[in-house]
Amino acid sequence: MTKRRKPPRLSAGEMEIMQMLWREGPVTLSAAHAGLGRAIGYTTIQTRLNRLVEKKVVDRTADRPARYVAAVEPAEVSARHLALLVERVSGGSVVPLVAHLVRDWDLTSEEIAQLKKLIAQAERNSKTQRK
Amino acid sequence: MTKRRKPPRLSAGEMEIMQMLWREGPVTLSAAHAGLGRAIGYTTIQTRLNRLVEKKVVDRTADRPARYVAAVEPAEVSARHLALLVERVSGGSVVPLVAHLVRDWDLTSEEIAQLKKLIAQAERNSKTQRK
DNA sequence: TGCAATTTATGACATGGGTAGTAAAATCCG
DNA sequence: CGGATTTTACTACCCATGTCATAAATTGCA
Repeated sequence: MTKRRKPPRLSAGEMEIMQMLWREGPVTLSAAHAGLGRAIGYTTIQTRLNRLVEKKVVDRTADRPARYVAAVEPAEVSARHLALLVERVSGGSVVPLVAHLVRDWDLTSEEIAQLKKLIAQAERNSKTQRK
Repeated sequence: MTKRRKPPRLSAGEMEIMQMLWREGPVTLSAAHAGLGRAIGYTTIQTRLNRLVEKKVVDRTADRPARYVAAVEPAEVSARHLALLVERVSGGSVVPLVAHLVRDWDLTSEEIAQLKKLIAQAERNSKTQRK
């Protein structure tokens, strides 16, 4: 398992790009521009992608129309953002955050069922392989 | 119920200030400086507080050593951040986010119990006052 | 081959936020 | 009262990010 240094915090705009990359896979600049799906300058995308490359969260292939490809997993970035948020919103504690989530979002009964399953799962895990 | 326009997105550094204000209550500038609990310039705090005031998320009293006080609730700001995050991390869906949370954090059994309670609560609510 | 289209490299400018210095104004106190 | 201290206003600078234009390099194709 190659150890990967944690990706830096990404801004909202950077996430916009990353999400496009995760969705579209390796894309050329023009594909990226099109894939963004909104009015934005071609060179704007270029600049943003290049900056992401500098940050090592995106790779650029060497072949001719160069292709940009995400170099970090969505999960890694999410985890990072989550950690930040948990810290910020509830001082490091998960429960209040989830409380917010279940309170403020109208969850469907399927979602609630899924959540129950998640919790049950976590419960089982904590029992078996107690940390 | 006074309608309050939603607070703007606050940066990490701004949250640092807000959390201090929520924790300490109305504070003078010097109290704020002390309350931050880390080495930082006095006028830096001043500038940051003033910018927060401009953004209407902090109020400043008119009396002589002016007191700064949070003008928005933690919950409002959290909700905003959460909405952003839910959007970014899981495309608007809550469940994957909670999945991350319970998977990546080592929850204590009390926490798990609390989560169960939360979910049960949400379940009851969805049953009674169905949206 | 040679021109047009595409791709890439640079440069530029604005805004927001973090940091802080300087100086003016107000207040405190001997 | 008048100097010392505190508070406040104002200014400045830097970096990250979002935006894009211009121009150079490369490629495709007639």
